[in-house]
Amino acid sequence: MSVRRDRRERMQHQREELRRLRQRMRQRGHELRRMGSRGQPEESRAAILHAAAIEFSEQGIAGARTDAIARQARVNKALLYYYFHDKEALYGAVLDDAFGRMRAAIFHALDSDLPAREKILAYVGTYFDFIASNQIYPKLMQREMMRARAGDSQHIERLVKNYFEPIYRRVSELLHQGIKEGTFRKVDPAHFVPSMIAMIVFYFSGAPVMRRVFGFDPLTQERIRERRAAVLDFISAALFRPCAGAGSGVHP
Amino acid sequence: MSVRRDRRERMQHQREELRRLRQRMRQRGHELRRMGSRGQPEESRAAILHAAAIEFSEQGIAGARTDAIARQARVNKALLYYYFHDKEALYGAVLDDAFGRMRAAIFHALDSDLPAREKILAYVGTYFDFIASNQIYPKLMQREMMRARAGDSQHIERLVKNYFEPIYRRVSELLHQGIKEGTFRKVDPAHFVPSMIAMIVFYFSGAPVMRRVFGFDPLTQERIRERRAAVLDFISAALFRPCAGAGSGVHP
DNA sequence: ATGATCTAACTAACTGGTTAATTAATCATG
DNA sequence: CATGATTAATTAACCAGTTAGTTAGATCAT
Repeated sequence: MSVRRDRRERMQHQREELRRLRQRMRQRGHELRRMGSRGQPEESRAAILHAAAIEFSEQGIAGARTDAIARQARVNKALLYYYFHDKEALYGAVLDDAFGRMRAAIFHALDSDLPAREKILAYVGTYFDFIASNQIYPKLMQREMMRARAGDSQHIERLVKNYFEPIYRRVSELLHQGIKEGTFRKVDPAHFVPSMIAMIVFYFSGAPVMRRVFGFDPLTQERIRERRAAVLDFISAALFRPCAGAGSGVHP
Repeated sequence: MSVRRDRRERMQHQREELRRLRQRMRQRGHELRRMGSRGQPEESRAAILHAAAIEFSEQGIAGARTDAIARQARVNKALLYYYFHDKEALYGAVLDDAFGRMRAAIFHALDSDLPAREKILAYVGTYFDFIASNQIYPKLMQREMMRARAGDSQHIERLVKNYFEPIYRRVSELLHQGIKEGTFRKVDPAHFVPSMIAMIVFYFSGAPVMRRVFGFDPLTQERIRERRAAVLDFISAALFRPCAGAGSGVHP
């Protein structure tokens, strides 16, 4: 009995708080479309997506709890199902959002008008920076890559078609171009591209373990800058024709 | 009713089959320790461990189903709890088994009496071969690395102490030695070692996606041999002093 | 008979998903 | 311009299926 009343009181209290919140927002001039009781459809959707991205990246689809996502998004669980049909679809939306941003960043670098040598460094650098400032992505990516088995993931096909394949094609072409020009060593894109991605992605997804192995945090600004240089150096050394140019243009 | 009888009949049939199996084994002279109803404690344990390794590597701890593990091991689910206290402990046992074998293989290479240049190639080659012939390990490893957050995984500390740290220390020393000798470029082990591991591990854990991107299976014997060469080439090019020796000793 | 090995059947808790109701902005109409 | 219908947004409470883990034995070499 008293529990029930407590709950109801809390509920009512929450309602009032929301009303005040809404008024403040209106005063601040937030654009208001059609409104529900809370009146923030876009904000709610975004909050769910953001909370879901974190939860999925940390726990995986199976480990992620829809309750936890809802709580983090400060939204009722049923709202997840209102906006995104089910858990799997929500996961799909998170992936599309993530890889969409990634593709945009990478294509920006690949569209630049640079010689092969500089362009591949721009690609690696951009990719690195993107991952570094969005550290849930490498986990999301590796989790999904590992799930791509038999009939497991319904998303892979789409992700490959929309994101991975187009990016791979462009980078592959770039490598061939550099090889033909004589700037690059004769490498096989089907091996070199995964190697580059591996070096960028693995460092961040493996950071928690590395912290314990090394005895220091590999994710400080300083260390990340260091890593960036190391990756570019590694790739330069492995890709560029040896004994040709002098400096490798590593330092951004 | 009929369902119940069917089940009982099947059960009885299974029992008889087991008895016959056991007799055959005794005739073949299998060493028999103390026996229970099935009389194969080691075999059962091993079967559970093996099934669990596969299930965990494919689904992760959260996604893994104990029922599925028991079914795969052809053993009753309760037996998992008889031998391994709970799901988490079973997972821990799988990890220890896996990383224990890995450490043994790698240490064998590192203990060899070779010059730095050849030894680092032996290390990479051995590691690669181990992963290539035990493709559940990279997934197990990456899954566990990603789990190493806050208070999440109870295993990381042990794994780092028993496996990762010792291996890292040895390889790190090897690199320093090569650098001092002048055989290697001046690389930072804290970046170079993860890069090597990344290239080896990522290829296998990412294979299902790459199959779709490339349009061919990256896990055929042929492709794996190719990959091996590519990794050794990549690392050689990035690590060895340029313009010094002639061949890189890549082909095993 | 005794203890190691093994199992069918069960349970308690969890979790994805549903439902019926509520709120408030907007729209239609007299 | 008031007001009742409509609709988007949102929630509390609930449900049904799943799953980790338990129990009360059964089997059998010694």
